[in-house]
Amino acid sequence: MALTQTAETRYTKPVLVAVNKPFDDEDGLQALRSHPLFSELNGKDLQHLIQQSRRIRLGHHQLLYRQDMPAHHFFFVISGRLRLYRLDSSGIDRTLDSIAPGDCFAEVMIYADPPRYACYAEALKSSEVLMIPVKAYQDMLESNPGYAQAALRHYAKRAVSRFHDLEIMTVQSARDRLIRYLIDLLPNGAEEGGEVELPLPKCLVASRLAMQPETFSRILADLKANGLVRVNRSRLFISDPRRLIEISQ
Amino acid sequence: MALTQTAETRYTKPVLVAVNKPFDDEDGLQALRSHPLFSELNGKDLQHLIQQSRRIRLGHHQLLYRQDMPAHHFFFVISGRLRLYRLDSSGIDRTLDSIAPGDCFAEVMIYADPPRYACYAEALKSSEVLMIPVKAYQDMLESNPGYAQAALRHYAKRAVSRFHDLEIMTVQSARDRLIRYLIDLLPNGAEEGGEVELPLPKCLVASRLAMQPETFSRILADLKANGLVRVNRSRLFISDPRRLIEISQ
DNA sequence: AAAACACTTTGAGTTAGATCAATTACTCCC
DNA sequence: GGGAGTAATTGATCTAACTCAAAGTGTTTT
Repeated sequence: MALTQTAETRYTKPVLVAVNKPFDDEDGLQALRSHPLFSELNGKDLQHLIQQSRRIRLGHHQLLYRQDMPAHHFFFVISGRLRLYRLDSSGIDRTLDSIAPGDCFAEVMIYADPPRYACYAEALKSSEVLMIPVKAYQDMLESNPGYAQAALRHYAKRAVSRFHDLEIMTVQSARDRLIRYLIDLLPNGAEEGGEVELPLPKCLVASRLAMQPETFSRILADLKANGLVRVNRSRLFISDPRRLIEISQ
Repeated sequence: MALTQTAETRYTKPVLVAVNKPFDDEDGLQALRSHPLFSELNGKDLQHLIQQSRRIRLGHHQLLYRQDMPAHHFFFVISGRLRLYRLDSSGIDRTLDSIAPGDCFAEVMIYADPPRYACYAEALKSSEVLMIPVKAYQDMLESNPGYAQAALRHYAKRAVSRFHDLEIMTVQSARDRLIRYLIDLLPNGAEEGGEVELPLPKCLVASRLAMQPETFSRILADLKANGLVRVNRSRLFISDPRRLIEISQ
């Protein structure tokens, strides 16, 4: 059964303030080119896609779209950082994902039917995103079936990564979920430890991991006291990941 | 960082007992044809794919594959039911998904690199699956780029559904997670209530929802006492979904 | 039909984590 | 640099959910 949205009539104004600024700076373009959904595109097709897209500036905490809104676009992050979250009827805000520059989001909307956003998206700080019409990408794919391979790889990867996120959430203890989350943030292969930057403010990491901010804080304090992590603002240094994993049983 | 599997050296024997029985019964074939990953295929391509596949019989509780095993095949369920789960170092068994006849699983392996199963798969009862070589499907897609559209739709849908599963797991209270789970089991549009069959034994639904079987039992007993569900073995009758949703705040 | 087994339920005691409340630390403005 | 606002921490309860234990139910086996 589809869960009908009962709350959330707060925002009545249109959400987006689109700035029709051309997307031509080298950095942003380069980042777009290296994304799997675009890397295979030839110059002309990419150019055409960009021409149909708009560049959006978002301020701190600005909402990009709301859950259940008809979805005609998907997005590529040029700069800044965003988060995806849901609100339930009692107004509780549950963080589902954070998005960094170079990432796409809501790109599943290309194949969604009906196309409605499954969550809210807001900027965590001043950000820029490229707003790509779903239709434009569909058309492009249709006339170039060869591009589908790259898209397939991307979607399969996305499904795996969501599966993995789900896996963490089946861990019962809050402490162990947090530890698993930290381990996953470590760059792949950093068995000998390393520094990690939380992609979200601590209170939102807590929400992402289905625990209270106070619980998050206490667990982290405890890990710190046991010499398992060193904390410096949102930067954590994990000296011995193996020991951390052992702790989490 | 990749979490290296520490436990789990129990099963040393090969898992599969493959039966090279031809896949030609009308029912199974019909179900396969209606799956998005195969529905677009013309008769010849489908036949070729099936020829390269093997039909596997699995007994109750029989293991199909183990997590971290190299993945050269993906699967289509002909009959029975399976579940996907993970084991962590302390041997705790966490259920991630259940698979019904007509479903595919491990199909993301077609694009995985390196191809390793992310979890265990076992039969919940006597089942039959079609074991399809990843390579065979890849080859088929490569020579028929037009088939990619259907696959893309499938993968996008899969990603959405995993996202949705994740969303449920960010709900903090066990009670509310269970309610959300039940609501999702209801056929889409059954606002007026309906009967639902649990796709897993109760103790495994509990594991799927990151709670103890005792907790599951008590919550269900409580819902029953409040007239919100009627319970008959693994069949639940939900008379008033709206009220159930209201309860869960 | 009885025994063995697996799953579920119920009870009692304990604890991890939520909640409420207060303090401290940052960050952003003016 | 001071004040407002937000995020993070810490302390003190309280409760939802876990744990352990036992009994009940249904299913398969012999």
